[in-house]
Amino acid sequence: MSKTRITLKDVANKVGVHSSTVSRVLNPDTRKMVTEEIAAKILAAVDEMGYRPNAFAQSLKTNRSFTVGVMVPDLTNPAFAPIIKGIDNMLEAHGYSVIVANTYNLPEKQKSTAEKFRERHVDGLIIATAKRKDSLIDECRRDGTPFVQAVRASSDADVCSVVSDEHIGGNMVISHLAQLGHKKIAYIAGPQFFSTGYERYQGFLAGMKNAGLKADKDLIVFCDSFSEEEGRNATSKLLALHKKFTAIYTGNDILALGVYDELEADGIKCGKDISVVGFDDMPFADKFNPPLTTVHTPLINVGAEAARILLEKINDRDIPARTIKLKPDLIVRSSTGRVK
Amino acid sequence: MSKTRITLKDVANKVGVHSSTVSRVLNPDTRKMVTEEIAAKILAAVDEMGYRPNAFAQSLKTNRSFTVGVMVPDLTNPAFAPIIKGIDNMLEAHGYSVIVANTYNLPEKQKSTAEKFRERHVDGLIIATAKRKDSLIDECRRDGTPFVQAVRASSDADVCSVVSDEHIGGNMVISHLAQLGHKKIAYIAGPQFFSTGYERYQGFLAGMKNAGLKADKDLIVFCDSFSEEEGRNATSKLLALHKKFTAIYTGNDILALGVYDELEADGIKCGKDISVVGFDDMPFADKFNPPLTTVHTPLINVGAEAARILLEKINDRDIPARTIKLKPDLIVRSSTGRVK
DNA sequence: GTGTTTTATGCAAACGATTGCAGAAAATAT
DNA sequence: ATATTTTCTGCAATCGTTTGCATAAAACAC
Repeated sequence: MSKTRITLKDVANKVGVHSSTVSRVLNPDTRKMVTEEIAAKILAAVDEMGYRPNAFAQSLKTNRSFTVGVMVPDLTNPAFAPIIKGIDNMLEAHGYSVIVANTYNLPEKQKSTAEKFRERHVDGLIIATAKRKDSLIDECRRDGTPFVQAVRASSDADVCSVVSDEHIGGNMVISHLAQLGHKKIAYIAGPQFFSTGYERYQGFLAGMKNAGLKADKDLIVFCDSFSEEEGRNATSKLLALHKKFTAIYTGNDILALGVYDELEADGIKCGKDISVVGFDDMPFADKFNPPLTTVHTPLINVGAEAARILLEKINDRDIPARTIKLKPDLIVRSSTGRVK
Repeated sequence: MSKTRITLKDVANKVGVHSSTVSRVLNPDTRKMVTEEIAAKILAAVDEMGYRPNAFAQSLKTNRSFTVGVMVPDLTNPAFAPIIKGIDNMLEAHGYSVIVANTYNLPEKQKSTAEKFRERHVDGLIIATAKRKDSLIDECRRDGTPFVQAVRASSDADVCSVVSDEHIGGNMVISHLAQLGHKKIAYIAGPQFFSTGYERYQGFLAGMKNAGLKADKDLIVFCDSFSEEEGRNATSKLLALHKKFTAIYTGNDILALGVYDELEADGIKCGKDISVVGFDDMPFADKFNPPLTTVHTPLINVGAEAARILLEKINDRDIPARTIKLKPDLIVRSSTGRVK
């Protein structure tokens, strides 16, 4: 890049010591092996000459890259930007850089991304893309790369993951709706092969039970993806049943937007005729029409916590597996109202 | 990472050739220097043994990392995710990985990020954070790293950048408002030290002139940042003038959300009493209440085009500087209506 | 003062790949 | 058949850093 690179040897020559001594001064772990007098001279020369270590040479020797690969389904899904921000803030503070890749929920893309990260010898992975049962997790375990799952967990027990507590979320929602007098509550579930889809559905069931309400199988629709279109289709199906329900709870906010679309098209007043609750509190959910009642999951914290655990795991591969479930909050806006 | 790494030497031993021959076979540029017979044997062995080059060793020798550093102000600003997605799609297809960093519009952070990218020997930079006059640009020019600006351009003429055509955007907005009968149009400008703030303001002025309308200096407010709060404060100032205006055009959609907040608080009907136009068509602008009329800037294309130019510049540092202005579109929704 | 232990520094091998150069073999020209 | 040119492959230096080992010097013990 720059035409004349300053190397360890240049600094050593200037101070009149050997390059290994310069290396020892610059490494905090070996700093004590050199006298204060020589160390001061070296540090002054490093500063004056603008010496910067060659990261490639360091990595070749140490087999460490100080990068972390982060796999997300799609960066333009607003839930993921805060997660990456949380990850970046934590890792950057520890000298790591974040390499981001989109997999678009395509298995082949996920596989080739993992391969690329492997070739780059990332020091660790944060995986936000895995299915509950996913060969990627097995692969990562086999090849020994430290990794943590974020947002989506796998069904394997001995993997580190950071998720929102979907059960608490479900309880909050159903409790809120019950207090508003809702008894017939429909649920639009995300794909069951993702833990977010599955666990939020389980949370819905548990919440209904805890509220002493009966979950009606007819009022539950399973979607193939977390998309607005699927949310709309599911709502259409629910309405076509001509079966009484006064509220719809969805597996995420994007699905809820699809509900909004269908209700509007059918002249049904959201929040008045039918209440709607989403999940995630994605950015700008408060700007929707009507502002969406939703479960706020602390996405920045999910990211930061995942990064924290990964750092721990990089430093000690044998830390016990854990799943950290962060407590969500219910944010009540005007998409929910009393039963008429 | 994996316990037993397969090296070039291992492959060479297996085939009975020298490691330099293996290297030559694997490099498309030197592939022709080896006979087909030996090459076939080598490729078979590479496949069978699962050989993968050590990226650090390659980079140490070639001084190439096949990474690109991307600097954004804040990943949670929804305009930036599509840009990065566009960048990643283009670069990934050419064997590069994207290292993302947030600078939060802090000069010190921007400086240390650039430093970190330099240490990592990124092959190039995409800068989405620079002010119109920014020392970062001078530094990058000095140190010779290929770079391209995206979204925000600098006032220097000999820098490559990809932006939306803010003038065309301004013309479209004012023309649209004029057709709806608006003559008194207020403008809330973003910070003038960013090209987005400055050029969109110039576009407003030019659009007014082209429509034969007189821009009233009192109806122009300059904000210190592109934030919802600043948009709201600016609207408050405009209303406190008690001067007749029937429309507000803002430098971006986030400012427009602040306008919405203030209008709602004052019982003013957006789209009926006062029309509002934003800029960017950020994700979910169509879900706002009311759906926002805005200038759609093709953000994914901005990212992809910036990446394309950067690849070109990495391959040939002497390509002529150019500013590419992508044509925006006006998206009319219900935040604008006829003058009453 | 002599012997033993501790501290400080230099040496050079290693990490794994690339590539210029040299020499041998093959192809071409006379 | 001999001379010249082209092609192919191996050798080893290089990239810049880290770190185990060896040795010399300093500190400590008797």
